[in-house]
Formats: sequence, C-alpha cells, structure tokens
Amino acid sequence: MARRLDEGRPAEKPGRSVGGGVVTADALLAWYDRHARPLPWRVGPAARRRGERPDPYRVWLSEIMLQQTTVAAVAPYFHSFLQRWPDVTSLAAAADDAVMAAWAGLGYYSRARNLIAAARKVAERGAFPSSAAELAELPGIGGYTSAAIAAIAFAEPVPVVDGNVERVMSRIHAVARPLPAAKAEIRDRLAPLVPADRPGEFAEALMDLGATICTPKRPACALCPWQDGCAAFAAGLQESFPVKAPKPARPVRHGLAYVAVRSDGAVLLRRRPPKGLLGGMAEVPGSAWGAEPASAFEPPLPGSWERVDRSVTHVFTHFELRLTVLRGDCSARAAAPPACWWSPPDALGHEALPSVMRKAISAACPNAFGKDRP
DNA sequence: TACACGTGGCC
DNA sequence: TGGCCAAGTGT
Repeated sequence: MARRLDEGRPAEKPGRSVGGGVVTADALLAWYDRHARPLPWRVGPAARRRGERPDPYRVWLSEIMLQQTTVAAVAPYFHSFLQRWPDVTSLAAAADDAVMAAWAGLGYYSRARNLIAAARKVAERGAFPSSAAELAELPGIGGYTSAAIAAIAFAEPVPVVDGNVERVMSRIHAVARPLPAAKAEIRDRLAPLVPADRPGEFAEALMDLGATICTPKRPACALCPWQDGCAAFAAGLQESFPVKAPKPARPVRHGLAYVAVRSDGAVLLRRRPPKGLLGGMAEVPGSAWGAEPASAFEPPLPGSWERVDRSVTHVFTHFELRLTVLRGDCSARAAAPPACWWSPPDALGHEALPSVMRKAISAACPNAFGKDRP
C-alpha cells in the first residue's frame, strides 16, 4: 500500500502537495478553462459560461461510443448517428438492423445492441434518469459511464474514473497496486477532490489531462497543472505508472470464408447469432474458427471455388484470426441457401458488416466497397 | 476475479 | 512490425 505523502497536513481545500504546489480541482479547472479540447459532443467552458448545458442524449451517445474507442474513430460515427437519429425518441424507433449497420466498423457490437435497448427504455420512461445510480440500470451503462453522464449532463458530484483518470491518479499518488485491483483506491482518492460546483467539467478536465498531458508514453509533465503534487514525477518514475497486470498471449485461430459473387456483383451473406463475437452482424458463410487450419468444409453453394491469393489476417482483442478466402462465381439465377441473402452491389456498403468481413469480401472483390463508412 | 468482446493508429 | 493503446461492460 502506497503511503499517503500528505498525511498530517492541515485540511483546507482537499488535495495533496509535494513540493509546495497542490493537487486541487481549482488548479485543474483553471488549466481546463484554457486548454479544453473542442469535441463534437462537448459543451466547452466558454459555452458553459454563456449558460449552455449538455444534452443528456448526446452525452450518453458519445460516452457509449467512446468506450475503449478513440476520439478520432468516434467523431464521424457520432455525427452520422446524430444526423440520422437526433434524439432518443428517434433512436428508440429505429429498426435494429439500421442501427447495427450504422455502427458497423466501430467494434464492440454489444454496445450497439445495448444502445437500442437503452434508448427504448428511456423513451418509454420519457427521459434519461438523472442520477448515476439510476443510469447504471440501463443496459450498456456501467460504473464509469453512469458517473460520466451524471456528472457531465446532470452535475452530480461523483468521481468519474476511466483509463485516463486511472493513469493520472496512479501517478499523482504513485499507486503501487496494479490495475485493475487499484481501481477502488483510485476512486477513493479522487472522490474528495470532486468540486460541487463543476463536477462535469472536472471530469472532462481530468480526462483531457490524461489524453493530452499525462499520456501513457512520454508525458508532458512540464505542462502539467498538477506537476508540483505528483509523487511519480517527484521520483522521476512517471512512466512507471500505472502498474498493470501482464496480458495473456494472443492465440491464433484459423477459418475458411466463402465469398460467393453473383454475375450482377451481389455477394452472399448471412446473419451471425445475436450474442457473442460480432453478435447480430452480417458475415459471409464460412467454417467455424479453430486452432488448426480447416481442411474440408462444405461450401454454401455447389460450383468451383478458387482460393484468393492473400489470406486475411484480423486481430481481435483476445485472438488473431487467419481467414482463407475462397471466391465462387455464381449465375444470376443462383438461389440463396436457407438463412442467407444476396446483397446487391449498391446495398453491400450499407450492410451491418464488421471490418473483418469487409476485409474478406475485399480480398475476393477488390472494388466491392466505396467510401461508405462514416 | 478473469475473461469475452473490435478496431485502427502509433512507434 | 508487433505490441500497446483508446472516455468499459457484461457475465
């Protein structure tokens, strides 16, 4: 357990100090007032001063999209969702597959399934709940997201702990316990710093600090408003925190993918099971994925199948997939097998195809897709 | 607690 | 180039 270096100091404003400077909400908010990132879903400090308040729908949508996903990847999806479904009522009324197709490419597809379910619950009850505890009852909203929405959209003074905050706080206090076990300690150390008047901006500020100054590699400590109170910096060990448990090795799995192409360019697709990996998304027919390369596997249609030169490699979080792609050319009259459908060229780009399946189709048909992703 | 769950960018 | 990383949640 890391010893608190600020033990015994007089309790004025909550915070810790090392070299005379102090870690306070005021210091961070003053930095944020000057350096807040302008983000599409954010009401910045200047707009807040003018009385503008965040829209809970936009805050919620952005927070779901941002789970384990970079700002750069989210921005175009956020804009396209907002244009198509400007409020929770319209999203609640959307067809499931339209939402899944709009989410395609962003990853972690259970988020999209939970997004639909949560939108319908909110539409049913009339509005978003305004407390972190109630928000956490909605599907797809856990400890981080409930706190973030409650703080940013409803000004509830709760500690908001994401990966950025874990990094910042683990450095400030030189937390020796590895993540994720240290999460409770970090939340407890953050809670007394949360200001009652600007809890949402405090959360946004801490995340901005982690994203732009207190970065994983080569943090810009010279620019940090909390530098004077940082135990890791004082010891010259800022890059040694946070301590993390080692990650397990990533196994390789193999599979076969059959890209059946009709003479008019339509591609044969089917729907994956609703839960699990890529749940509810579209795919080309293929074998199961296993540790050994598949030997014999029945094609979805009879005919001649030609192996595509380059197999497709795709890295998931917990395994690496190597797909052998086979292409078969079919007549315009070929019937789709049970539970499959032909997707015409002008529809293919609008299907709920995950990236790995777009790779497989592109390997067999290099011009199958235009630039139709957000 | 530990694992399943996507993707693309960076160095 | 391969490992790491990004505003986590559900089971």
